[in-house]
Amino acid sequence: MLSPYGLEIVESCLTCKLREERIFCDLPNSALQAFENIKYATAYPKGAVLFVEGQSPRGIFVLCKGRVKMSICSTDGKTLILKIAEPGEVLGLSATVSGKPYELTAETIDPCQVNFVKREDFLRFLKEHGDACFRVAEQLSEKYNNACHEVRSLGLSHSAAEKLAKLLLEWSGRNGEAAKLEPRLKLALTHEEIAQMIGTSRETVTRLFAELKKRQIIQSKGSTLLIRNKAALKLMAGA
Amino acid sequence: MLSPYGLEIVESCLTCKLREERIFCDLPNSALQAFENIKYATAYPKGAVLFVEGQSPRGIFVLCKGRVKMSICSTDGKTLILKIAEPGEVLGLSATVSGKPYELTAETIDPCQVNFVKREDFLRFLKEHGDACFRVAEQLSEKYNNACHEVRSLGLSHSAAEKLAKLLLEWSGRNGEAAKLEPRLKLALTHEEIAQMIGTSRETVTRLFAELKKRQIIQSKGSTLLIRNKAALKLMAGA
DNA sequence: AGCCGGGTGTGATGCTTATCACAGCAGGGT
DNA sequence: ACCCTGCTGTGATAAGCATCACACCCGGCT
Repeated sequence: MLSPYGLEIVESCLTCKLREERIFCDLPNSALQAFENIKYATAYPKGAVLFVEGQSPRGIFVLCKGRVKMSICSTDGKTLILKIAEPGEVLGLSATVSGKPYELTAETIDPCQVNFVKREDFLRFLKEHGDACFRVAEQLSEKYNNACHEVRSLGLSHSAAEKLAKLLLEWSGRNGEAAKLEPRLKLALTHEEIAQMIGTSRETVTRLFAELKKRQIIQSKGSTLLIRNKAALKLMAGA
Repeated sequence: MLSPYGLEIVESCLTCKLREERIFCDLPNSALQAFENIKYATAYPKGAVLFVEGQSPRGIFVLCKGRVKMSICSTDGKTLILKIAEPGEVLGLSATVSGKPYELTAETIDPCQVNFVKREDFLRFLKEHGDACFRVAEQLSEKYNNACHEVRSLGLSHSAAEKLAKLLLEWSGRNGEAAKLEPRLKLALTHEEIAQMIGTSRETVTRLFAELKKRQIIQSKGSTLLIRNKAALKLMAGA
């Protein structure tokens, strides 16, 4: 089946081949069947907004395909990107559980497939399926962990250079794909967005990249970034 | 019964009168009985360290009495206080659920009564009591929410003044006790600690307080702080 | 009394970084 | 070929804050 945005939709969770590698999705059969009955499989184009910070929670969004930008935004328009969510993550989970407003804004940056579940349905589902409830706790722990890292990076860094170095190392570690010594990674974000991830200005990011290139620490062709001196980066990231 | 540190210990959760106001503790009877069997009631003096960031999780600490300082710390000794935990909170929860290292350090700032539960016992307890599991999810949501606020404050503020104003407003709101117009609150922390809460230096905090007093926005006698111009504070906190 | 130690006030200095202001430089559309 | 529009590079300027270096104050101790 083909969706409006050129995505091949995985119609049913029961037959989803990716299920097992995903912390939330890999449920026992009975729970999965119940989940199947309350979820709505949907698709979004790039740039769609799933929910906005401050809205009262309509429900959860299980990300099946594509990436979603999770951000907060100040009254004066400044934006901070907390993370780029990957497939398998459950978005809007904590707000849906607690009933408090969504604390983040979720915006797709790829065409995405998403399973939406209404809040009431989801809460009922959790009451009836203790094992799913535990998965939720795990997901929330993960998110909390993530937020703590963000706090650490924002609160304990002395300079923007330090934060950028941390970010690059994290990315290179994530894409893990061997190349321990000289990892290469796709730069899928603009300088502006990177700035929003580390809480600094676009110009500063540009200048930092320029300096890193001059010092032969990184090297770029097209949108690919090659880390030539991981040790130096680690040093910059603060010992 | 009297504990080593002058605390009157509440021996059993079953008879604890404070239970109902607490998000985690107010469990159905069967779960509570089970919890009772696996918990260890303990007491700590002021300044005790419950766990340290990076340790692998031994279990959870349910705070019954007293306050606990939750912080992270950088390699160069800089400390950031994320929050002061109050009775009813479950500390070390996300690490215990996920199995990843504690992400924070917990240090008592009062004599404290704490119920400790070993990780294996707690996980088993969760598997067997779906309702408790849901409480855990709620607690984690709460914590996540908190962390998001911290991120917002650290990442989206333009100045230390803004962050201090936000903190004071939050405190005055917390202690709620009427006095809408001119809240007064006990300043239980040193300038150093306040600095660590908003990620700035001790001197900056001192200077900011001096300026707030000069501008008649606050006023202090002893350790009591009186907010004389809440509107001005709100303005400083960023619209 | 005197002495300590932890917390608090305050100045001088320099670094980091935001901000403004442009100038190039793609790539896509017509 | 043209013009947009969105991204990237770079300089000048100034604000904000960390840091160092003291002086001061007050409660507790001997």
